[in-house]
Amino acid sequence: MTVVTRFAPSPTGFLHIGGARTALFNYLFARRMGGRYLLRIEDTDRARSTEEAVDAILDGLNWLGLSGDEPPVFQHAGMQRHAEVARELLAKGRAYHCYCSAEELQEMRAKARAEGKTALYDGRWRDRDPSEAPAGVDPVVRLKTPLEGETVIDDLVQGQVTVQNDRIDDFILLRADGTPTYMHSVVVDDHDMGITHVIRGDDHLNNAFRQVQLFKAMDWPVPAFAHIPLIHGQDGAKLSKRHGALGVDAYRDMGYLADALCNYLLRLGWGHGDEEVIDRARAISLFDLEGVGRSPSRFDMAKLDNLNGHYLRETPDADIVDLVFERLEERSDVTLDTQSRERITRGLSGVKARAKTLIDLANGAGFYAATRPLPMNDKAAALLGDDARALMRALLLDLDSLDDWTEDALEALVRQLAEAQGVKLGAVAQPLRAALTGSNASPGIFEVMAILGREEARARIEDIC
RNA sequence: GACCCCUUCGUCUAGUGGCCUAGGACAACGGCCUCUCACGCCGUAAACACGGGUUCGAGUCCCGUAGGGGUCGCCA
Repeated sequence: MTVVTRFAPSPTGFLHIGGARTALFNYLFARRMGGRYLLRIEDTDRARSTEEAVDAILDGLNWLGLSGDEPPVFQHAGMQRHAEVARELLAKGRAYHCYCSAEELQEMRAKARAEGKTALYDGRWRDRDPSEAPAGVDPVVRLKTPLEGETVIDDLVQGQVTVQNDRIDDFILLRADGTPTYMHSVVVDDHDMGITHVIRGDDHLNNAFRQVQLFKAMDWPVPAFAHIPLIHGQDGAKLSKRHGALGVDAYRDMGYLADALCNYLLRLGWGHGDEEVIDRARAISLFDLEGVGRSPSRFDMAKLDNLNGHYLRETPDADIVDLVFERLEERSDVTLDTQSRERITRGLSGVKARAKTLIDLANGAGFYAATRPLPMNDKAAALLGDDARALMRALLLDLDSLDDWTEDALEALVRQLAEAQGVKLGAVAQPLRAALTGSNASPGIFEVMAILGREEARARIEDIC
């Protein structure tokens, strides 16, 4: 049997971090099993679904490298089919019309809650003769679920979970306007799409019991379920928009790499021994549902930062330099021309070690393209006292007699100057750093000098003298 | 409230009855390296929620308690 998984987001907002992880797990499991990974947009609620949200979700998935193996299925396109299945159920006597009003339902709910029951609908139209139907009321279609016994799910993550059938009420398949509900569409589509493994957030665990009833009513094979725990915010509360349940595009904007984010998400709730850095290929070869934990985990930015820094350093400069240019283009204090782009390209590896995100990278490399005279940060300005400026003037003189403008030669020259002046290397290097970068922290100053070139380096030093 | 799920260092986790005086990673702290900041390296501190069982032996199995989470729509 070929494994078929699906990621089925509802297009009512962006692709959030939890959804991204669900998609990842579906993708990884399908790949690992040599199966297919599909996408389905759950837009049965036309009023709440937007095209922008669909684009944002598809965009996010694409960025993460989690596009489906086939074009996405739009659930609303199957409405006729869904209604047809409901009619079939009606014909077989497995479903029935219910004419309850909103008020009646309201009362039932209040009553059930007062009695401490979970099943809300009391089944009052279950065996009632259709002739009793009130005139002018469009009925909904409800599934006849078993009144006794229990439903068992052997969840691949949660283990065996059992629920008494009297806790499951006769849920709605078709709304009064004839459109299918999510609960109904999911089952029909999962069946029609040949889904073998339903991997989703455990907020759907309770739904699974109802859905199983529907599969059974249609005599369809029930897919395997794997309900993965939700991701929580730093404070342990459910991840909400206030706590970092941002769209994945927000993480892209914050300068995270898709590979790093996927690696982080993978390790959130899944582990393989002591391995921390796991790339896509390795993840595919290792991923299994047994390794997924059953407890919710908290989203930890610090660890994401660390991992992103790691991926930044591992990624070839050529693959990220354009991303750095992109971010620098938005800045008014830098001049991005052929020359400065080349400097940044050469200096990138030196800046990388100091960055966690692409933002850090752009900020750290910005000085290579800075427009003179350089703005100084406070600490840099403090480095440029009278003594320091005198040293810089002396350095300027020595520099003019240097033929070989290379990192090694420059270092030798500066060391010599420091010795001749009876000061420590830092006494020269720090003011020099301030002059050349406008900052008190930067890549090695001789590397910076070499990359800047004689003319630009000289000019920057003169600017502060 | 009812039902379902969960509970190992601050965080992510390893651990599937003896290999656990509980391992790794991030974060924290200290040190080394050093022209700064990083990177890297070395080291320190830090956890089996609690209480009962079962067993020769329990982080690992069972029960209870506490805490946390999820669900309870003609939303998905």
